[in-house]
Amino acid sequence: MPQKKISIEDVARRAKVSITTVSRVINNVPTVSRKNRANVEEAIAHLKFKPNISAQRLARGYNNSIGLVMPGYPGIFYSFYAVELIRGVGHACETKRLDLVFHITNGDNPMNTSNVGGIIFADIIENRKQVESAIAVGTPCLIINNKVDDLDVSYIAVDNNVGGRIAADYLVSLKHKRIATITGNLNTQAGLHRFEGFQTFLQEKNVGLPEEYIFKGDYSRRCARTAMKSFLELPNPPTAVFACSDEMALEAVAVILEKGLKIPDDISIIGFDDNPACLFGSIALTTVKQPLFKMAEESVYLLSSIMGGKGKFKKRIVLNPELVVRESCGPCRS
Amino acid sequence: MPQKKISIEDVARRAKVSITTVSRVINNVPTVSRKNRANVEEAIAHLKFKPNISAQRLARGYNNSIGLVMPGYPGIFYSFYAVELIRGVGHACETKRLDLVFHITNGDNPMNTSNVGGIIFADIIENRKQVESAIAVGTPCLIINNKVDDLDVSYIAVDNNVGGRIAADYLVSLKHKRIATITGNLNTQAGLHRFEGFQTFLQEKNVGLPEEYIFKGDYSRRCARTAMKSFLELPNPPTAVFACSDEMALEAVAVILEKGLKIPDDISIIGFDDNPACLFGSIALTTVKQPLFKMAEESVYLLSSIMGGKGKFKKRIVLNPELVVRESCGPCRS
DNA sequence: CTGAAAGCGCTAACAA
DNA sequence: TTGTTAGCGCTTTCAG
Repeated sequence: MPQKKISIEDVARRAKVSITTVSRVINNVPTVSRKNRANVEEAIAHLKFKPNISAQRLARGYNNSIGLVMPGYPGIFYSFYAVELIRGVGHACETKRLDLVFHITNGDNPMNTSNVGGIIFADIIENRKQVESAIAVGTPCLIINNKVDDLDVSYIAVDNNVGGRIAADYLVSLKHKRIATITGNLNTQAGLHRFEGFQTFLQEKNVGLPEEYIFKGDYSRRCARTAMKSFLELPNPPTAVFACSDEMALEAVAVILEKGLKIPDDISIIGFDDNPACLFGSIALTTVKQPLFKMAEESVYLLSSIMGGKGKFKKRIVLNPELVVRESCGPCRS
Repeated sequence: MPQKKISIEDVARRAKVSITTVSRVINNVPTVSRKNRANVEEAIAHLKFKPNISAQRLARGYNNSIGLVMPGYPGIFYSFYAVELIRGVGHACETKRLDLVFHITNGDNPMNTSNVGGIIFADIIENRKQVESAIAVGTPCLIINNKVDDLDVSYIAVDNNVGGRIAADYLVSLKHKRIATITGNLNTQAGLHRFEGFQTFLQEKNVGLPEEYIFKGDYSRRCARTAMKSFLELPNPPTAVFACSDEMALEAVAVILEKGLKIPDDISIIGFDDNPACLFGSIALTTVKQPLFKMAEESVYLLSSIMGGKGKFKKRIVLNPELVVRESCGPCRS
């Protein structure tokens, strides 16, 4: 418990004013004489005084920190998704000068929801209870990337259904008839919606999606490899594949190239995310871009406005993904 | 400023005891009668009471939160390095039940060093000043991945010099004579040391390292591509390449394969990091493993002990990297 | 085993 | 423009 203890009082003494005046300059209250302000500032600098945030928070009665709770399942951190969220939230907190309290949890050891001014839940896989508890104690909160309509809570999400449709649409416009997909984790809202959108669009266009063209994946490279191999061994292999994440797409690309096939001549492939890692490698990947970073940033601004607002209001935002055409898809040749 | 206000007093009233007793049960002080404890616990549960951390911290005079300061240069988040640090620190904080306050900064907008119990600096690129200021106010701090011997501060780092030597040693043991390297950012301690270790070892073994075999990179895939292409265009191309990060190694692999060459038959390649992404793809990468996650975890334990310890003590730990042999290196054939 | 009371460092009326 | 004075919610002596 080191921590020196230069308090507002020490500053006041040195500047020969009351602590109130010191508090005023700390908080940029204009009604302080030029002279006093200068003295106080000198004292602060001289003593290297930093206000004690705990005391400030206690006295002010509110808290300018926000919690970011992320599901703790293994592998979460290797996903582009998680990294983008952290980046976005982190960046927005910097500009908003909010403290970011970072919390990884699998459901046990929940975050103490009353020690932050607000909470952002990055998806909710196993921690619905925490959300409920946050709502119960009245802490403003918001959910990223999961449309939770049965709880009285704000959220900001991407329309994954539309994302799936975009992929299907593009492939169909290229005249592909034999289209396969490697899905994401279907227990996930995002994974499920992407698949549903994809499937529905194909149905609408009367393009079949037989069982053997559907591989239920989990976003891992391993499953993508298995999936792509099995597709290639089919008597009638697909001419196009929609992988529900760029990472899986990349692995699929590797498998295809290993077999000596050409992309996009022999087979087209489209990913999902717009992971910058996919700009490099042999083939620049065509993909469906998710505004992850933006979504994360927005979540902070939104939460911050909720925290500042008087009444508790609720807001729900759904962002649209968009197609990014690069080199990995071409017209159907067979 | 919503936030309900169920305080210790409400609990005390309901449990018909004093706030002191409530405080005792919150803090697991044993001297509370069975009955009172039960009552208090009931009241806490019923009222959904959560202690106000700001008040606790203020009263206790110390702070069980630690700050993680990361440099904010662009691209930092796309590095395996940064992600591993966040993972490790995050995980350790979970188990230690410390609050993690996450702070990204380029040097402006420094973290208020006196609002956390301790600080971990992830590398120090542009924020030496912050470290000095933390030391000045007496906040315990520790630096990850940078041996800072001219400041009175603890650190935990990887011996990158040894890492470079390991790579060189392995390649030499495979009888390679024409060995090239794509360095990391040489303005970085890690990048510089890896290169130096590599170069020195080669010298010791009398293996030449001509200028054209040294490409000064920056950890980006782009530079790795440029580097590898230039190596391949040399009249006397190298038979082995040491890339100072797995990501660069991966890009180099891609370039080699695109040229129709074989790995490791035509050319061997060794990376640095042990990024799991490199287990997949066409060739499993041989690499030098850095204990990043472990280092990050350890940093928390170490800092935590410093925070708990009476006197300010200092500790410096250097971890060794190790060779991970997979498929991308083979004996020299020419 | 329990409670009264004195702060922790700061903010925010309220007076002056 | 300035200072006095209550608290904010909790911990912690110190008496009982």
